[in-house]
Amino acid sequence: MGVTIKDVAKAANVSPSTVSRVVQDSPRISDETKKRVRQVMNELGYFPNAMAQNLASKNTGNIGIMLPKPNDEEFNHPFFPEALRGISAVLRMHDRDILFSPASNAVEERRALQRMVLSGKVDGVVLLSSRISDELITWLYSINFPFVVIGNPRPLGLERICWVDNDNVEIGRMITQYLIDKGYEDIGIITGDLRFVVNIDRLEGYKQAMEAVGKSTSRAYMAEADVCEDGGYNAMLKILRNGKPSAVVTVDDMFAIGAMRACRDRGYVIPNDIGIIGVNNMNVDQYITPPLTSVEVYAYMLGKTAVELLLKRIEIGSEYSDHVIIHGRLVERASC
Amino acid sequence: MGVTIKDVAKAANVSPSTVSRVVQDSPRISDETKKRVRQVMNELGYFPNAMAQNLASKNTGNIGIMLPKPNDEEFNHPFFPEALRGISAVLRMHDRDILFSPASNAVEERRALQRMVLSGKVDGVVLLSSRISDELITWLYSINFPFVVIGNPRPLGLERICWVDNDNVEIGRMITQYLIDKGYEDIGIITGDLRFVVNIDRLEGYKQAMEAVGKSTSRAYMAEADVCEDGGYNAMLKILRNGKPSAVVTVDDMFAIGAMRACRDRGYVIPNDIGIIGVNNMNVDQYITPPLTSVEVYAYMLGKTAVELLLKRIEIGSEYSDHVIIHGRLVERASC
DNA sequence: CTGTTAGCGCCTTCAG
DNA sequence: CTGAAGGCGCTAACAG
Repeated sequence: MGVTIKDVAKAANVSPSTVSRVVQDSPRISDETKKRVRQVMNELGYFPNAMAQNLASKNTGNIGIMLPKPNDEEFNHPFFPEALRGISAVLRMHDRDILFSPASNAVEERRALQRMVLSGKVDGVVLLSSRISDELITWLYSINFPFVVIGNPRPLGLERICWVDNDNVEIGRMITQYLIDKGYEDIGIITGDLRFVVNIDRLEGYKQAMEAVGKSTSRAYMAEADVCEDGGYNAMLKILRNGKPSAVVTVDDMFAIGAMRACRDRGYVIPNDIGIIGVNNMNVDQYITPPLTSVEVYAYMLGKTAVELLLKRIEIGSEYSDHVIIHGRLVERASC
Repeated sequence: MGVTIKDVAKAANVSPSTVSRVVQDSPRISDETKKRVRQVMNELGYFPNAMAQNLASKNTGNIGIMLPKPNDEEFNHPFFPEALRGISAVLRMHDRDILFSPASNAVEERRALQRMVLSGKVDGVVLLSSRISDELITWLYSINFPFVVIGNPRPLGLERICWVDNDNVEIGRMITQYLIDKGYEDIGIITGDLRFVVNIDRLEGYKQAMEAVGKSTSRAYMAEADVCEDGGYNAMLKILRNGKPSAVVTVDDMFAIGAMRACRDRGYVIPNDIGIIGVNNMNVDQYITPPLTSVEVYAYMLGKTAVELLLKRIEIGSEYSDHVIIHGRLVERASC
């Protein structure tokens, strides 16, 4: 069923090793024989067997990616396809494929990553999120396997790891400051799972901005939830049970959308009664009513930059490491 | 760096083949030695090398997937992540990984698929869209490689191919009929690239419904565009230049959203002046104003069912083929 | 139930 | 510039 290197060799009257060298475009083969061999390869419809190549040469041409909760609703967050686009754009230029292992919880996730790496299916890995003291990061680092994380690998050796992240503290500060500047007084916050660094950071930014102007950050106006519309809805209701903030910072547009619905259900008008601001600049933001003010985080760029670092790390080796910070940009609309 | 099957064999005082059999949990190995060998595997931290396994056994554990335009904005359509979730949910149960090859146009796409398949990186492929007389389908079919398509593989041997699809003619008919029943008179349509079967079918459904009640389907009220918000916007403007339909069928919610914006820009109120209906029941639909009436197509189910068929096809062989039709469900909201 | 013997298809020294 | 030989790590008959 498969035509092998031997068949080509025979048909071209050369040795298998010569064919192998032609495949790799080795400079030690004369252009003439290259041409001839290539000719034969086409005629026979030869395609090198990737598995054999990998077995012999020790690299797979695959980059593994770990999505958070690929089997969960959360996976539908537009951030991921957008980051994937960036990843895929650069991988395309390098003729590499993307491998990903379905998993539905932390345990499976760990097992999946382990299998990918230890069984030699990938040359490197990109992690699309980071938890605080992330187990996966720790492990990959400890075995010295090439990887890059989209997110901050804190508190692990920041200097020795490849990572790309938004300045999430800054983003948290920026959106809070924006509300303060607009004259909002009592500003609450809805944040995601605080085991994820991105949420920790944005919350921290919020606190910094509040403290800077001497505002208190009461727990009554603070809620934590899973990043989805319902999460935002329920979180907002919870806050409203404690009082009525004049504005609410949400660390994600999904939250914002849910929160807006909750406000509406309680009879509040946005932005008059309550101002809402989000992060991620989802496509939807412009179509909802009122259009949602948000922060562009450049997911495409994050993905693109991440693999660029990873590819370098793979090429250069473990002495290489670098990181890139991508700044968010506030997108003003009408929700606050 | 890697502990191999030989190391385990030596340490456990058995032959490599025994270890191999333990790995595969062969029934021909005594529970006792299995236990012992497993013990040793753990102690040594042994992990089978996937490439070597594949090379020897001829299967990779990978399923390839072909997304349309993974490097394009269109890739951000929520349909794909949702279908992917379904795919990944069942693959997870089978310990298989997903491989995907970045490509940004039809040529690269073909090359990518070819490489994937011919170089033996995958055991099967799922195509996430189908064009009329699809080149990829034709090719996969001709080499008898296991694959499944989400979409209708027309006009190729429907009976001998695995596929899963919505009844898109029915969906087209249903939404058009809905508008007719609501009393709309002049009904236009915005459709996507007519090389894709899904668009052909929905358009066909529209025509059928119109003809059934003796309505003409003037070309003036018909527009074709790329499936995205801007496409819908421009298509709507084009239609509006030819007159004012009382309602417009769009084959995708992205279109609908763009069309609504165009209407608003022209001073029309939805649904009073113009009714709009879409397909896909995107999450957004409920948050826009007015909420968009649409059709749930069950992307998750499409993905899930697709791989189920594919897995069977791989297991049973080329004599197996089957297809599943998944019916859409109208979701009434306020846009018409 | 377990071991032996050949490869799977390619890459990579080492010769020439 | 090209060929021969050995091996990557595992599986799969075939013996026993």
